Amino acid sequence: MELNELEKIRAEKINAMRSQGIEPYPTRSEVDHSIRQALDAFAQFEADHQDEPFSETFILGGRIRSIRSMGKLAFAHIEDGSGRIQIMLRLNELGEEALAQFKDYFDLGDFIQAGGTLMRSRTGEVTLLVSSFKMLAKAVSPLPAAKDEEVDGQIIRHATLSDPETRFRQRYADLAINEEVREIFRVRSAVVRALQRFMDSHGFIEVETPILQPIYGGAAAQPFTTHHNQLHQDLYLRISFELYLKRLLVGGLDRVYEIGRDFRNEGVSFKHNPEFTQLEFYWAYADYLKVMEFTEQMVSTVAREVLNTQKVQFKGQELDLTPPWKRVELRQGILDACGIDIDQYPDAPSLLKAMNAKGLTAKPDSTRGKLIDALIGDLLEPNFIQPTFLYNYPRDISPLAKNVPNNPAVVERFEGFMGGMELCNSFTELNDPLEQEKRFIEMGRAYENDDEERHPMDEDYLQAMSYGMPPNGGFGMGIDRLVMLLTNTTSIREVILFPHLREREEE
RNA sequence: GGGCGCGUAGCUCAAUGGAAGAGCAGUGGCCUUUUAAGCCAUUGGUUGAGAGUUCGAGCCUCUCCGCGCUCACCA
Repeated sequence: MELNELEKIRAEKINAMRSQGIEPYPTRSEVDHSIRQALDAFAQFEADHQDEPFSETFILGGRIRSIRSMGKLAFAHIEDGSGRIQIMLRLNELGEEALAQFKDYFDLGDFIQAGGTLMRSRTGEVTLLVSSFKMLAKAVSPLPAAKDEEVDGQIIRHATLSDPETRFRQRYADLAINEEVREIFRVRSAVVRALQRFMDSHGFIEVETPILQPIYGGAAAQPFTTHHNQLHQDLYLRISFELYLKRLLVGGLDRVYEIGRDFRNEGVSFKHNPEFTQLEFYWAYADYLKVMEFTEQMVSTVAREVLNTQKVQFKGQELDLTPPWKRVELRQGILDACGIDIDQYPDAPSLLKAMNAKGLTAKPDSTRGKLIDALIGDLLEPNFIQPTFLYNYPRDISPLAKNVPNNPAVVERFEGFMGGMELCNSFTELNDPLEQEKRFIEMGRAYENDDEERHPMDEDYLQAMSYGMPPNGGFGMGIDRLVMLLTNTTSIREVILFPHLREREEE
């Protein structure tokens, strides 16, 4: 470990401490209360016994976040996972040697244990009057923290650590410094718990299906590939859970869900990370209309339980998650947005011509479904700010979904949008094995010359369906995006603890 | 992958092609109720890496690395 100048100074302090018989990394601590507990106890005492001194003693532990040191007195703030408190070290209580030790050896970022009683300082802040303290863990590297600056009488507040590269590469430092970042991940954890509670309370069981898969499927995405050495077998990291979860319906598990990681070998953006967390569920005897209602209940319930409100701020706008959400039929939505009635253009060339006439462009050789998908992405998605369900999708981009009755070109599928982002995707699942096989073959033919879009046929999935699959509604939702919406963050990297970054080149 | 922008002290940022700076952090002093503590002094730089143009490059040119935005991609 190469030490810079600041680190060398701290390393020397470690040596100095050891030479005085002080262990900078002791094995045990005697911390007996969290900071929150101490603050609560003091507040309770004050409410009951006004103006009496509080004699109970507390031993608190935490990271030193600020130091204000005077000649015979020093203040500091320490912070643990529960909160922050000011401590006061005074010559009267500690004696010269101990106070000098604090001043000589303790820096910002060190973990300290401090014991004493609680009081209010002259300015009224609840303060631990320290009678004893010890180092719990010396920080060698200073946290990359900055303070604010005063220029021409104007206070300029710098973010403590704002460089995104440093924040994400050294997330531990980002978390240690920025309380609001810790809060995002508390919310994230609470969101996952609330989703599980919601699913459990509706009779679903949580299951785990393979991440390493011999055949990938259930979505249109490029997979990561890997290899099992002993078995001489190529494997893929899953791009969705769908095909395995529906096998479970065949097996008699009527309501299943999984929360876990998907891996897609594709572009990275503010809303795409190569690995991301998804909730998928499959619900026997339900269809996409039931799932639609279930979805708005689920998301609004989660928001209420986690944030105590169903109205969230996102990118300067208020999103109202209260059911029912707006419903837009896909054909009508596109007609309203650009005047094109997709039903009048049954094939790709005619639709493309109509789009070109409106000044809309698309990749050449797109299928009809791809063109419609492009229309959704360009014209509809950015404008779906309030929660909106878009429903009834073209069949050729939805090979696993069931037709709308008496309409072979359209399937029972919806996507949920809000804040201008796609949040979830759902359909009445196709459960006719012969039809499913036809669709796979169609897909294979449509993308015969397109390696990126061609997907392998999953014979075992067809075998499962052949035993009989109950009619069901399926659902998938990006948890990362949901957390973005609930925490008002604009990049998926903000809600993933260790987002993917390019590997740093060694010199 | 394409386009645009950025990379200077531990952190946040300055610096017409002409002597690399500030605030905070650090270090040494003074200071027993501070909280963005204060006052005095002071250390700290391969300006992302490499090459080129120039009498002279943080600044101009090229290559590379990384980050951001954006486009493409993403049933």
